Amino acid sequence: MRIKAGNKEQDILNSAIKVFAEYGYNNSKISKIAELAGVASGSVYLYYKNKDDILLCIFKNIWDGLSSKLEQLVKNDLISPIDKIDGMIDLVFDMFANNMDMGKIFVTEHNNPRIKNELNTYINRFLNLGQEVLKEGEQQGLFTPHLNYKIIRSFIFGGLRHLIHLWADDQANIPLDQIRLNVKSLIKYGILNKNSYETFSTKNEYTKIYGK
Amino acid sequence: MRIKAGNKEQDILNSAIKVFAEYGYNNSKISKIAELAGVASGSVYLYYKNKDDILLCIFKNIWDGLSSKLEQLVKNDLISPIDKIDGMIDLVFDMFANNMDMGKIFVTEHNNPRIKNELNTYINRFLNLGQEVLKEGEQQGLFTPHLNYKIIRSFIFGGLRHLIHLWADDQANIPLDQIRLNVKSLIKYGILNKNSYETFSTKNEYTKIYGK
DNA sequence: AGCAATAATGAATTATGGTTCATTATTCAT
DNA sequence: ATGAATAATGAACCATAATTCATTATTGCT
Repeated sequence: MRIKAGNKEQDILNSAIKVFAEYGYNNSKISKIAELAGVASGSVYLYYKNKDDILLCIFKNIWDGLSSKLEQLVKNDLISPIDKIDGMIDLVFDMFANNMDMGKIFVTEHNNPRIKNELNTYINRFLNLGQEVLKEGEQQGLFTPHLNYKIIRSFIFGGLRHLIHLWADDQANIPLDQIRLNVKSLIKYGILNKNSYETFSTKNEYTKIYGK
Repeated sequence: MRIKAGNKEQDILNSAIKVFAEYGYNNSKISKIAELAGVASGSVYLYYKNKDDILLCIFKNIWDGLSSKLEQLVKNDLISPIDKIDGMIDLVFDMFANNMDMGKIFVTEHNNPRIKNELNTYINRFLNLGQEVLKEGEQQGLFTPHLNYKIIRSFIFGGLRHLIHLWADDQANIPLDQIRLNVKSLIKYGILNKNSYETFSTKNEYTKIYGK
């Protein structure tokens, strides 16, 4: 009997993360992934069903990690929803700050139709947890009741995704901590400064049409 | 001498928009585009250099249209920056509300590495105009001076992109007008309601680190 | 009508790269 | 040490689909 040597499964996955991040899924070759992992191209198929399967596995890792951390945060009753929002954003940023390649893949392959269905399962778990926080804040009277938080969660998600992509593409250009703080501030306070806020927010702009 | 009949160039482009939107760029076949346009597959190459060129042409149309409209809005001195923000968001939503296929392509192929460089030229023109509005609002004291508007513009861009995608994917699920209003509100006022705002916004949370 | 000149065709070519599988290598139990 | 069992290989296979180009069709001109 023969036992598998080393950890080829993980090697291949790590290699795929690098290759997908650099070339994008569709321009990545199995042969390149195998080469970088130090295995023969055929060996890839001992560990993964096919190319799609590798990508899906990468995403599963990303989202399972994020969701389980978020779950702990959400469940903690000692933290206010406001701080939970901050924590949630930190969670996402930390994930990708330490792993730029994942950030790139996260962004560019997020919509890949080949893995769409399975991927949505993973992501929805995360988004639902996030929406819970928003809901909680609303119920405690901390967040405005005028917003539809199903929409807001997606807006925030998309905004973060895009910023992470820009950052991952050109790390030197915008410090991640700056991005992080700006996002937190925008979400909480908006862009109007206090004076303008007094002037405008009380107008009859909030109506049923906001969808609540 | 022979003159080209009909408008095959436009037919091919329209057909490509439909096909790319349905299958995604990489899973779209030239033969399918040609078939839908009612021409032979070889004819596509009379009008476009190659497949990439078609995609690029679609994006050029999207962004040139958006930018020239935005330019008019930005140049209008009678409109307050606050209303310009609203107008800008309306611009983007209107563009895609009337053209779901474009919305899908906009979202899914935005990061396609094959056209990355040229595409960025088009988009930056639009983003720079948007940033001008934010800057103008800041200078007039309407928008908070604590934010880095280069970051904010990208956050908003990414958020819109993602919402348009969700909407285009499942039109019935979220009415576009509801999305539009929620986004406008979040950007201006944030999610904290007024009471919370009083409580939190004056804390020493705004520091140099915001990057201004 | 006859003839350039260009448009249009679509079968054949070509390139690519995912996947398979006959072959070889390695490991472990006896 | 031997051989059964599984790991690993990578060249060959195959499917796909972008692109080309020899051929045919159409148009306007004289």
